[in-house]
Amino acid sequence: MNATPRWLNPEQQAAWDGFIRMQEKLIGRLSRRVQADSRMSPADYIVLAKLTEAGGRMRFMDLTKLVEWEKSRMSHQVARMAKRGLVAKEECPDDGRGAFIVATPAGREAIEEAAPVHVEHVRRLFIDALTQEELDALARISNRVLAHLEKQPD
Amino acid sequence: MNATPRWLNPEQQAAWDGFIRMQEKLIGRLSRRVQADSRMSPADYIVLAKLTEAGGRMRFMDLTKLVEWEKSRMSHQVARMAKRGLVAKEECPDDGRGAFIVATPAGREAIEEAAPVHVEHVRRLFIDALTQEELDALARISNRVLAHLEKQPD
DNA sequence: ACCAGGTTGTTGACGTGTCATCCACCCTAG
DNA sequence: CTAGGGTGGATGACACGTCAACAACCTGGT
Repeated sequence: MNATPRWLNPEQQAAWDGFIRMQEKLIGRLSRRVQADSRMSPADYIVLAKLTEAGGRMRFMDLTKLVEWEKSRMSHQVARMAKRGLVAKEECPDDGRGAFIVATPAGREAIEEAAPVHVEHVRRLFIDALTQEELDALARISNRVLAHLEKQPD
Repeated sequence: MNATPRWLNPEQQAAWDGFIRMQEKLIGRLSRRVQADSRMSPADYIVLAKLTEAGGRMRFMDLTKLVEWEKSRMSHQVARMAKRGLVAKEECPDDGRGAFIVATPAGREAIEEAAPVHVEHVRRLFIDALTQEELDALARISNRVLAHLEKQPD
C-alpha cells in the first residue's frame, strides 16, 4: 500500500542497533552507579553542576536554557531538589514573576563530593573502553548528528 | 584532599559531552515523533516489534530477556499494554507460575502501522546525518563500549 | 515425603519526564 | 493608560523505570 518503506540496509541496521544498545546500557549503568554512590540522581548532578559552575545563583529560565531542558521539567526538578535541601528559590526584585535558584551549602557539598565519583565512573565505563582516536571519531560523529538535528524540522 | 581526581582531558571531555548531548536530543526527538505519529511509546514499539518478530506469542521471561529489560519493567509495561489492548496474557499449562504474552490483532495492526514510520524517523534523524563510513565507525565504537561494559564489574 | 533454594511474575512506593493548562506579570502599540 | 500578546514559572494528570518485597511454583537432594 506504499512504495516499499525503505528499510535500513544491514550496515545501517547494525549501526543503529549497536548505538541504541550501547547508549541504553551505558547510561543505565552510569545512572545507577552515580545514584548509588552519591545519593544524587543524574538530573540532580547536572543541575547542580551547571548551577555552581555559574556561581551558584541563577535565574530559573537561564538555568533551564543552560541545561537545555524544558521549563516544566526544570520546574519539577527544582521543586524536588528544594524539598531535599539542595537548592533554594528566591524571588526576584526586578521581575515579579521571576525566581532565582540558589545552591545551598548542602548542595555545594553534595556536588563537590559527587563530581569525582561521577568522573571516575565515566572514565571507567566509557573513556577506558576507547582509544583517543575513537573518542575523537565519536565526538565528530556526535557533532554531525547534532548539526543535522538542528537543521531538521521538529 | 585527594590525589587529584583525574579529571578528563579536553578531548575526552569533548567526546563525552558531545555524545551525551547527541544521544539526549536524538532519543528525545525520536521518542516524541514516534509517539505523536503512531500513538505508541518507544517502549510499546520495541516490545511489540520483538514479540511479533518471534511469532506473536512468548513466555514472559523469554520476552524480557530478548528485550534485555528487568522483569519488573516488563511486568509494568505488559500490564499497561494489556490495558490498552495491544497484548493479552494467557496462563501457561506447563508451569503454574508462567504466563504467555500474546500480541492481539490490534497490537499487530499497531506495529505494522508504526514500523515504517519509525524507520523513516530513524533514517531522517540519524542515518541521513552520517556517511556509511561514519555509521561503520559508530557501530565499531558501540560494540567496543558494549564489550567493555560486559567485562566491567557492575 | 519434604524442604531449601531458585524461578516466574506481580505489586506498591517513589522519583522522573511530558504535555497541556494556567496564572501572574511584563511590555508595547494604539 | 489600557488591551493584547509574550514571557516566567507552577501545577496536575499521566506514562515510565527502579527498587524492594512478595507470592506462587518448580526442582533437586536427603
